Amino acid sequence: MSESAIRPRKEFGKTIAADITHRLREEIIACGLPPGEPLRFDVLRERFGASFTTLREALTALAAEGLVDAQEQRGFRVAPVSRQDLMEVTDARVLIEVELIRRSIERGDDDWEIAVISTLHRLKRIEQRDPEHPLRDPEWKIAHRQFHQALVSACGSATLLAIRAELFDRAERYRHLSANFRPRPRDKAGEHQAIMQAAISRNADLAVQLIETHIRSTADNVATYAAHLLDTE
Amino acid sequence: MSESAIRPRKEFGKTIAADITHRLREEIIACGLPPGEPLRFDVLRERFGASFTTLREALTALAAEGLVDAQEQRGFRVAPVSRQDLMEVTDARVLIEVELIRRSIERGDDDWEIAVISTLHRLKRIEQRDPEHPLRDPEWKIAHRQFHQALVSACGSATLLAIRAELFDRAERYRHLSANFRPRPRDKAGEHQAIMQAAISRNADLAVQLIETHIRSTADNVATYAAHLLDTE
DNA sequence: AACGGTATGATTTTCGAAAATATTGGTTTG
DNA sequence: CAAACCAATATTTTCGAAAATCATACCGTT
Repeated sequence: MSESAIRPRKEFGKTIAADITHRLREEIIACGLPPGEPLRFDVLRERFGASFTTLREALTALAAEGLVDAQEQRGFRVAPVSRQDLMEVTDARVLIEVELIRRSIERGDDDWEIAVISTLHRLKRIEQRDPEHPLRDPEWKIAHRQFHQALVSACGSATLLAIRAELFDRAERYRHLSANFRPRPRDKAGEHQAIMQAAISRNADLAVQLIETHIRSTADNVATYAAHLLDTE
Repeated sequence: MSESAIRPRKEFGKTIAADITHRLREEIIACGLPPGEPLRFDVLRERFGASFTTLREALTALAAEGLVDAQEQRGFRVAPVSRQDLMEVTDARVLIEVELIRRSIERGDDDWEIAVISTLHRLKRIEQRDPEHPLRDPEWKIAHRQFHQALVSACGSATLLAIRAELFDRAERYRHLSANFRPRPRDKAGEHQAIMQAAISRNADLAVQLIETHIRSTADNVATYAAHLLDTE
C-alpha cells in the first residue's frame, strides 16, 4: 500500500506543479540558480522532469512572489539582484516585521511563548554543532526561519504573514548571495537570544528595536560583501 | 497590415495567459464572479476561449495575488470573503499606504504634484456626470484608482507599490460587494480634495490621517451594508 | 437504518505535439 | 560600411487528448 516504493513523484504538495514550485523556490533562494540566469524550458524539463505547461505554472507563481522575472514572449529568468532591490526589501521587511512583532507581543498567549522559546532552543543546538558556517547547514536555515516565524506568528493577520514570508524569502536569497564571501558570521546567537527575551518579557519597544537592527545589519553585511555582485547588474 | 481587423485575440498583454489573468482579475474584483464561486475549467474554457493549461496559469497567478483560492486536486474557486479578511486587508492597507504617502510627500517632485492634481481633476469631472452611482461607472473606477496610485507613486519602492496594488484590488472587491446595498455614496469628492491639498502642501501628518480615515470608513461601510454576505460564509 | 466498500461519472492535472513568436546569421541594398 | 531585409533556427506559448484524482451513487453486509 506504500504510495511509491521506488521514488516519490511529489515530495511536497499534492500536485506536481506545487512540488516544482517549491523546489524551484528553494534553488533560487539558495542561489543554486544564480540571479539573472535564463530559465529555459529545455533545461528545466530535464532537471525537474516535468512538462512545459507544468513548469510554466510554477514559474508564473514564482514570478508573482518576486523570485522570477517573466518577460512576455521571451521567457523567464531568475529575478536579478541589485542594491536598490536589496534596499527596498530591507525597508519593507522592517516596516512589516516591526508591526507584526508588536502585535504578537500584544496578543501572544502561552503557546506563542512556548513556540518562541523552543524554536530558539533548537536553533542554538544546531549552531553548537557547526558554529562556523551556519548558512550552509540546511537544518540551520529551517530552524532560523522557524524562530523568526514564531516571533510574529501571534500577530493575527494571515494577510500580513503571507507578505512577510515573501519578503523573508527574497532577503534570504541575498544572504546566500554574500554567504560565500562573508569572512565570519556576526554574533547572531546573541542577537536572537536578546530578541527572544525582549519578546517574552513583553518589552515591545526593545524587541522592535532589536529586530530592526538585526534586519538592517544583515542587509548591510550583504551590501558590503556581495558588492561586486550588486553593482555590475 | 493591421494585426487583426476582425477581433483582437489579446486585448491586454502580449500573451494570452496574461490577457486572461487580467480579464479574470477584473471580473473577480467586480464580483461578476461572486466570492466562493467554483471556477470550473469547462465553464472558463467557454467563457474565455482558452485551453486548460492557459487558464490554469492565469488562475495560479491570481491565487498568488489572493483573489483566487487554489485547492490542490480540487480545483480553484473565487477567494471567499469574510469579515476577518476585510479587517486584515484594511489594516494592512493602512499600514502600508500611510508609509507610502509619507515617503511620497517627502520625495515627490513637480511631476508628482502634477500627477496628483490632474488625476483628481479627471476624477471630479467624471463624478459630475453621474454623481449617484460612481462605482458602477468603469471610468470612475479607473480614475479613482489612478488618483490613489498617483498619491503614492513617488515613494521610491517598487516592492511596496506592488504589495499596495494587490491590497487595493482586494479592497476594491469588497467595495463592489457592498455597492448594490449601499444607500448613498459618502462625500468622497470632498475627502479626495482634502487629501490632495494636504499632500500638495506637504502636510504629511494631515494627509496620513485623512487617508487612514478614508480607508477605514470605506471598510466600515462595507462591513455594514454587506453584513449579510460576510457572516454567512 | 447505518456503515463500508466499490464502480461510475465528473473534474482536475499532466503531457508532448503543434503553432506562434523571437533570435540569429547571412545577404542585399543604399 | 551601415542599415534593412529575409531566411533559418531556437525558444516560447498554446492546445486538446490522455492520465490521474476526486465525488457520487449504488450495493451488500451488519
